[in-house]
Amino acid sequence: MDHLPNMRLTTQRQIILEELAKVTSHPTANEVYDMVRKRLPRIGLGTVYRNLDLMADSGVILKIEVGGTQKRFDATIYPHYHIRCTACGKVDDIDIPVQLHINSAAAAASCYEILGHHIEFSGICRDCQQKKQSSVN
Amino acid sequence: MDHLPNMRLTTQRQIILEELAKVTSHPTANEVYDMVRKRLPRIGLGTVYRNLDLMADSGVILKIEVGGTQKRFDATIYPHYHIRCTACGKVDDIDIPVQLHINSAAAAASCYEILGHHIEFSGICRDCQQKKQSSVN
DNA sequence: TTATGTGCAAAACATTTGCAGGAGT
DNA sequence: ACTCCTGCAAATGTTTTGCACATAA
Repeated sequence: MDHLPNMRLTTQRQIILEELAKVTSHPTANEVYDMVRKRLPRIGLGTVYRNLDLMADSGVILKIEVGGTQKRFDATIYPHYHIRCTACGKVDDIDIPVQLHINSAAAAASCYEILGHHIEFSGICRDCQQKKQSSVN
Repeated sequence: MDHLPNMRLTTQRQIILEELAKVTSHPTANEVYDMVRKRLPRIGLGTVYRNLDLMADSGVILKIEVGGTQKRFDATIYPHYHIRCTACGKVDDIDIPVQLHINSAAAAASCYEILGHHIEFSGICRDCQQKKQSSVN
């Protein structure tokens, strides 16, 4: 999962990581691009993709593949789950104590060598609940 | 989740559903297209996409959004989880009795109105384990 | 008959890649 | 110097869409 060998410390890399660490949202590559571009106007989208993938491979950040069409990235790497608003597409962190037992349960129920799991909840976020509420009235 | 109003019973729809129900794999739209095309050579890929989406919206089939670049479809609609081989990309069903409690845990831990959840395990399938094994020897 | 659905091709997106020049070490 | 990295643009892969014709109801 991690091997940060000959990986140079470039300005682009630093700023991408800094900008990602600033937010608690789970931006898409394109959103990271927009954030970074304010400080590095000439950066290319390809560079953003390349570096996000590299950092995810090295375990420095998390690449989360949830519902929706785009991948999302997360500077928080301790184990946690996500919840996604089906109305606005927003992805939030969620801390719930499920964990652990379920990998061995999966190993018992399959012929797979289990590497990990990811839980994605879906629901309606508070903002969208309120919007629904007020549009009814 | 379901409203099958003026939804016509076309040959294309029937055959797409039949072919999807035949397999326990979780084919991508393109794989369904290939399967269906053997019986309906002139069907368009757009039709396959349109109908898979329609059927998923009506709750007749399941659209599963797991890791990887393509969406996958599943004619099995009772609640169950999936496991994905990180080596070959295959997605299998997996039946484990986690379920239920975790939605209320998520509701307690968030401001969301919880609609559901999906668990995706990742691992190495038996075939790929054996390939690894024999390439080492 | 008429609203819905289909085939086809083009468009829209998200992501990856080739390459010539640029920058860390 | 010598790689590795970047910006740019083009290519790729997946999904969606517009439109004229076809078809289930």
